[in-house]
Amino acid sequence: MPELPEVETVVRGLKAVLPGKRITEIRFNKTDFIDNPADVAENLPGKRIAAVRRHGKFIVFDLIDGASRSTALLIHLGMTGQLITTPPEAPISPHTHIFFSLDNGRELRYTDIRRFGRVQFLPGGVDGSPLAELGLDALETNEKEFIERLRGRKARIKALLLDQRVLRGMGNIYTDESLWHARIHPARIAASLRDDELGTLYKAVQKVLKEAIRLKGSSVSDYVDSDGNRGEFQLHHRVYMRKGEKCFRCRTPIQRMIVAGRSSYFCPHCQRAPRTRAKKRPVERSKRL
DNA sequence: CTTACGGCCTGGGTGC
DNA sequence: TGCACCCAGGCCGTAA
Repeated sequence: MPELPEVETVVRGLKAVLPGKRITEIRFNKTDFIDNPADVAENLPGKRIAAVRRHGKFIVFDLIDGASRSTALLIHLGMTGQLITTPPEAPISPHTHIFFSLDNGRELRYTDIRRFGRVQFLPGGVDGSPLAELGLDALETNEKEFIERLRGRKARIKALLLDQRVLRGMGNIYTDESLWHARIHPARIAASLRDDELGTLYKAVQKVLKEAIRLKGSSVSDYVDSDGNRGEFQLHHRVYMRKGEKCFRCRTPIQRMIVAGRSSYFCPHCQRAPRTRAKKRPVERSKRL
């Protein structure tokens, strides 16, 4: 599942080979995950890739044409999206849906089993695009901004970390891993966290994301980088998908519960549950008094 | 405005 | 062998 570290790894791989190359031809298989396929088909051929960069979990291709007009192509990998550069004669993996021919004789392919990914051509560049709605980059923000963004919020901390309008880049894996490192229960209300706890969380997020990038991401389902290689951070997960296994700190079995509509893994000993509001007293109970 | 939640998209894995 | 069902992340509509 591509989150910030996986997208960063893919982008680093693409940065090494794509800038300066021209897209000579584009071919599709299925197109239902593309915002406006005709737009993409019409506008991409002939464009030169000026830059490739990551914006949260989005990949941005900055494009220029002969008249130096700036446009962009936005790709979100969803859950199972892959962007791989390959020789055109290489065997085609199942579920490959976009083929970008490049002027150096190579091919860039988009493969996506579930097609939860999204592709969009931005004729006016990134202004006013979905990118404008996103919050602070989880990796580029500082501790002060991070704390201010979360302080006083009434939502559960996990929901806020996952909300791309608050913080961009975090997904289910890195949220759970960061909360475990910071010893914060996923269902805690953000407003109940002291500034020092938010500071600890900030440091945990940075540590987890940086280590995951160093190991080229987590290959839990079918994630691979732009050269088709798997990451290794899944071997370092402390809680994610470890229900029933022992906590690395205290040996307590890891639990799983749904928080913010997502499977959430945590250590019930290291990450204390928030005080639950007292249950409404049943009517029968008052009769007994 | 903020928050919570359910449903939808798709197809691989699982369990019977 | 087949098949029903669960689940993943983002997004959207609805309700409080």
